[in-house]
Amino acid sequence: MGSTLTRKGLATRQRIVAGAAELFRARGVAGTSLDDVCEATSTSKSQLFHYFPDGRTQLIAAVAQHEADRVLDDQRPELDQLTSWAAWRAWRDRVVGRYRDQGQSCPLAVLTSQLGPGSPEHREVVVGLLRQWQQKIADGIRNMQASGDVASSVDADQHAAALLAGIQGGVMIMLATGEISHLEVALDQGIGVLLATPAQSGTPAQSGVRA
Amino acid sequence: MGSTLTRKGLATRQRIVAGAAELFRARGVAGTSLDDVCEATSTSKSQLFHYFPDGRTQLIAAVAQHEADRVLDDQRPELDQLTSWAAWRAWRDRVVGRYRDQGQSCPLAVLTSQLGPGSPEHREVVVGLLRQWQQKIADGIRNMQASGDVASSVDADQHAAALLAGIQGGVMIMLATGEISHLEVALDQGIGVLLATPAQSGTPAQSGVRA
DNA sequence: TTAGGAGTGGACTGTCAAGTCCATTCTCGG
DNA sequence: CCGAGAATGGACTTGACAGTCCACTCCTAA
Repeated sequence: MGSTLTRKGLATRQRIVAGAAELFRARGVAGTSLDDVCEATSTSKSQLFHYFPDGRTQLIAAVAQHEADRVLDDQRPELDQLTSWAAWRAWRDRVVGRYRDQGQSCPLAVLTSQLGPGSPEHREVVVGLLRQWQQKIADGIRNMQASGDVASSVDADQHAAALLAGIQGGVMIMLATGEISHLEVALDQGIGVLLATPAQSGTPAQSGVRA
Repeated sequence: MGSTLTRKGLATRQRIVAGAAELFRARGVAGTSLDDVCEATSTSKSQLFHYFPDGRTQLIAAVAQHEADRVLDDQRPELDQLTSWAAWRAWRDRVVGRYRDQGQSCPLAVLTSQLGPGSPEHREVVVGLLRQWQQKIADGIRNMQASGDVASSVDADQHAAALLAGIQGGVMIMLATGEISHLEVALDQGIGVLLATPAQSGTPAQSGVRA
């Protein structure tokens, strides 16, 4: 029963998810039919329902998970090593660069959107992603506190939350307007706030950030 | 020409838009059919197409405009009078309060979302709203600069952009998670950055933007 | 080699929603 | 009060799309 998936079968399943993800990004979830997915991935309806017995809903969930994974992966390794101002800058640049390249399509946004009320599963995926993301940022702030580059009085979680909100808003605005400047400014300011923090009393940050 | 609309007709049109807006907020655009709108507003298909000859698309556009107007209206009068720190706080509280009351439904988000790629008209509405919103905030910052409460070296537009991004992101996260804390933190930090600005004299650790 | 199950193709069906049409009723200026 | 045009009702057409079904092929393990 169940997980009897041949290597070939797994490849097909993968192909379907990847293809569907691309279509969702390009034309939106609502604007993509299962037939579209079949055509784009060179599969047939029966295959689709073979791998996703619950149909559309299940496919969307799978794509959501797939896309959510990608979001953090695309920020690595920088996101995991926010241990110096240079690293923060590198991360900032990576985030901006990634969204610039991606243009009008944020995998996350595409999914959060179309999943209005209802669909608790999908929401969970998004919530999990946001939580992890914020956690990574907070960890980065704590790194800086440990090394004395940021005052220990700073609330890492709150700053991480604000920074994450700025990123999300920046992306959202980019999707609507095509301008990436909001994202840049939000990141710069979110990091800048940390930078401006009087580091301890000991070393007034001679940080190697290109200021 | 054009306005061959009886008083009664106008009322009906209004009723349709308001009812559709409510449904969109509650169940999403994609999850709402024209029949749903008809039923909810006690109208018939022919009426719907009488007032919106271009059908669904045009209705959505009308609702988008309707909702966009609401967004700024709901922040008034505070948004128009950001002339003291107390005023900024009042505005902040109003924004937070409004979204808290509204729960899981942001008119703007609902529309930005479901209108993936395509639909240039809808996008324009959103872009216009964002532009106005940011403008209002920037004006507020300039007020504070004029009164010497914020350093004149601060770039009002950039700070307004960052603050707006924070708000948008905070709202987006609230929609996904149900938590309003991100919105609060984003607002607090965005305003806090201004507050921290030493009035007058050039500032040592300028927040944000390195160049 | 040979079953049995995984993988695949593609036609078919039922449903639902967008948009059309025409007959009927109401509004309002003259 | 009267007629032109607005407002309304609701059945009808059309098309698209999710999901089903069955015949068929291919892999693989015993």
